[in-house]
Amino acid sequence: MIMAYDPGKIEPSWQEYWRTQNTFVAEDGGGKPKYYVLDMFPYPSGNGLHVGHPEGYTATDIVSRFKRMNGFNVLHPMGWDSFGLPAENHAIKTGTHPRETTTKNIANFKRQLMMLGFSYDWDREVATSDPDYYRWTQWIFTQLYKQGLAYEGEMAVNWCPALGTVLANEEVKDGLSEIGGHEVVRKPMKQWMLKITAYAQRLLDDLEGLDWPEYIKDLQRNWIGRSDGAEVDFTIQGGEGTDHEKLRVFTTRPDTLFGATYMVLSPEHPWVGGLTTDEQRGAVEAYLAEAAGKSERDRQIAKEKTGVFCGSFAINPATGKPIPIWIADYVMMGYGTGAIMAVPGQDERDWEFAEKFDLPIIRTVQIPDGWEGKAYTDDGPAMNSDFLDGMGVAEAKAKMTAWLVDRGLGEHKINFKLRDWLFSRQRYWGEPFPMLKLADGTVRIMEADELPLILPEVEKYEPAGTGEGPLATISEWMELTDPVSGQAAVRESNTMPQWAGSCWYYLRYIDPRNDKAAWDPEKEKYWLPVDLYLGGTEHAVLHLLYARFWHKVLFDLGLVSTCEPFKKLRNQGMILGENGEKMSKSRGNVVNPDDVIADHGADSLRLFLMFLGPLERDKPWNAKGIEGIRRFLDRAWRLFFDDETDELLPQVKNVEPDETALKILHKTIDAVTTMTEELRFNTAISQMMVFVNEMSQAAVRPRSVLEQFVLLLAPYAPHWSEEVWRRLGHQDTVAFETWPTAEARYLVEDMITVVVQVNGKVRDQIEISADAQKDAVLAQAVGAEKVQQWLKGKEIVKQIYVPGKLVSLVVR
RNA sequence: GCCGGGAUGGCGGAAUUGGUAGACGCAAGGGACUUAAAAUCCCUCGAAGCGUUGCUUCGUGCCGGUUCGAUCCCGGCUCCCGGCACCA
Repeated sequence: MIMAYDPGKIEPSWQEYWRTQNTFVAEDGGGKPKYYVLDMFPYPSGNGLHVGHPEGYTATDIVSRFKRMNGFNVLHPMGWDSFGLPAENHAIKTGTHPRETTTKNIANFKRQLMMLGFSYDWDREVATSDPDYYRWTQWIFTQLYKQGLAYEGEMAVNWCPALGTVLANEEVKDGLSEIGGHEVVRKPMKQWMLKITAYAQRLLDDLEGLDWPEYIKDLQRNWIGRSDGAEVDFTIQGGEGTDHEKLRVFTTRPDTLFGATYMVLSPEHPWVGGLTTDEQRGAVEAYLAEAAGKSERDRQIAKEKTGVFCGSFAINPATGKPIPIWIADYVMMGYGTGAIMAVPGQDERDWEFAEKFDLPIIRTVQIPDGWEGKAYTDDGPAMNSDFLDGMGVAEAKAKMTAWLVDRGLGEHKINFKLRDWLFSRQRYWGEPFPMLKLADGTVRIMEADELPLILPEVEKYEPAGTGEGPLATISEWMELTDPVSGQAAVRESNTMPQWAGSCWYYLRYIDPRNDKAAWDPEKEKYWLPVDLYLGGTEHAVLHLLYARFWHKVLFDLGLVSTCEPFKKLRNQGMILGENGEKMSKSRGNVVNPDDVIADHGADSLRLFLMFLGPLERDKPWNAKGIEGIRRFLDRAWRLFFDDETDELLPQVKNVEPDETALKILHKTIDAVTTMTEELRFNTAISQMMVFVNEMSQAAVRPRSVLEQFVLLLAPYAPHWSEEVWRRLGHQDTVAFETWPTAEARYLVEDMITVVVQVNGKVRDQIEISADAQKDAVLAQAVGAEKVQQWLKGKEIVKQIYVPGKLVSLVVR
């Protein structure tokens, strides 16, 4: 009978061991330094895991195990982002309560994660849809409310008729809903908003100190979109005494004011009616009707600029000349003041509009020689601009801003693209808002001891259709008498978006069973910040910006001790299908981890996912490739054990290791240590393969050397390592063994191969002793037989020696 | 259009304070063992050429530059991926 490495047998038993021994339960405190390793928790979908999930989870698991072996107290939790649309859509279709679906899916996800041997502290598991959890989500909302950071506003929102809900700007892509790709229209509705804009500058500034990928920081910077400029007042001709005397615009180019030849109002601008003259009223109304009928998508794909003259004029404060006021939908109400001064000479959009409607164009920045474009937006000396002439853009901006401020015509102004966060959804499966709208028109926010406000049972999960969610249909829940004020009251029928629960789950993990507070401040001080946070790029702006915002609010309230939650962030790439395309059911290229584990075991899957390529890159799956990894584990096993007898091989001996064995061992320790620290798991595994290849050749395998290797492999293939460790006679888990140290003296070679180049081409190699001096090496290089052939009849004009690397001879 | 990132054998990928390009794995080919196959082990494996145990030339998307020497630095392109997109 063949007794070879059998993951199907050893893996479940070690998982059982870790579970019953509470191996990975984290202590809150103690003498060791702490290390908090966090995965972006999953939405437990009905499809279960696909191989993409374990990629990131394996990476963090390796780090967690590596840190434990390096003496850290590691917090490595897992939980569920369990509110959300798919379970609700399933409920609409089948009538199954989302709670039921979610519970079932969580069980399946957890089973699959368990099978991968991750070292999570499952005692800290949380689910955002659990009342014990969302109680505190609601509580944090009340804190935001009390800070004036939550408000109800009537505003144009992204209404998605197909989904029956409004969406945040972040959830709309190309005018379509990110989920499902449905049409989205702008519609004014009363909605709860969170004032994330109040934190725009800090969200921008604090990116600086974070160890995050630069491109993620850039995405956030662009999203926040700070721009420096000025607000300028334009006097309306004939506006004296009315409520629209001065029209205020925002511009980033105050230096071009002399070139402002017309103005544009957004169609939604409140002054449109007041500024429209009787002659123009018909045309304007027709235009407004047309603009209102456009969906977001229409508006974005429209190639030609449209607009209409409103009949009124404003005075350009720099030139004193009247300029016409137009209405056009290329100006957005949501940014700046919803009105602009148009400077066609220096703005491509304005140029296009001016050309189409035959409006004057004045260049106020000199164009460079040979300029063939239209609007010129780059730097250059000012012209046609009176006191600004000759100045560069930066100087002219400053000068003009000062000039405006002096005369009371405007002021310096910073604008952000970031908008307030639309925080309500017309959905059932989310956190109810902890508030009562009282008969006297006031709002009473619920206190901590009244929470959680439990999500009521409902008969139908469909949105009410009126723009209200399903909760609106349960009058016995909606309507009540407020026990505090005694007034009649109604609840809020909206629920919070899925992002709410994920905004603070990393905080709940540090104290998950606390029923007196969301977390204990002492524990928070101990565990935070998160030392390593790993997840997909898709959350670069949404989740990561929202969570940073909440964290800063909590910081200002003294509830957390750091101003940023996630010190170091890394993104894992996607695992693509074998055909190089994104994995999806419809493409039929989905790989199920259950199958892979059944064939080759979790350790092979873990190793292979890491071996595929750099963590952050997208990589295609390869069914043959995992067989190669399996072979590696088989061979590593056979370094120790006889497949026939299951006994330790006679080659494995308790002997003093020789120089060769020590060299390969320490080289491997050195490489695996640094590469694991740098999350370069693919190359760490390569080095372990090299070790196994070399040791397989060795007639004698010193036991001490092999044992060190088992430790190196332990974070990567934990079941394999536990089993081998135990069979080598150790009683304890390998999880807390001390990580091996590379000894420098085994990393240096006595004899070094040095390359000899002649005129930049490699011509020979010479062996030198490690301590050979420059002159000796050069002499040996010049004397080498093959080199001599290339030196024949030539004169050496330059000799370069890179110590230990190469000799370069330049000849003529 | 703007902002990122990327391009290396048949494939996934190694190698950067500028120093032997192709580690490691997959695939492929050959051999050993076997009645046979699987498994295992050994060998070959960027391209072309030649006087073929070896040597030469070319070769890291394209074109140039710096350098004794460039996958790496600089300038100019092409293509692919991601993000943003009338944000004044």
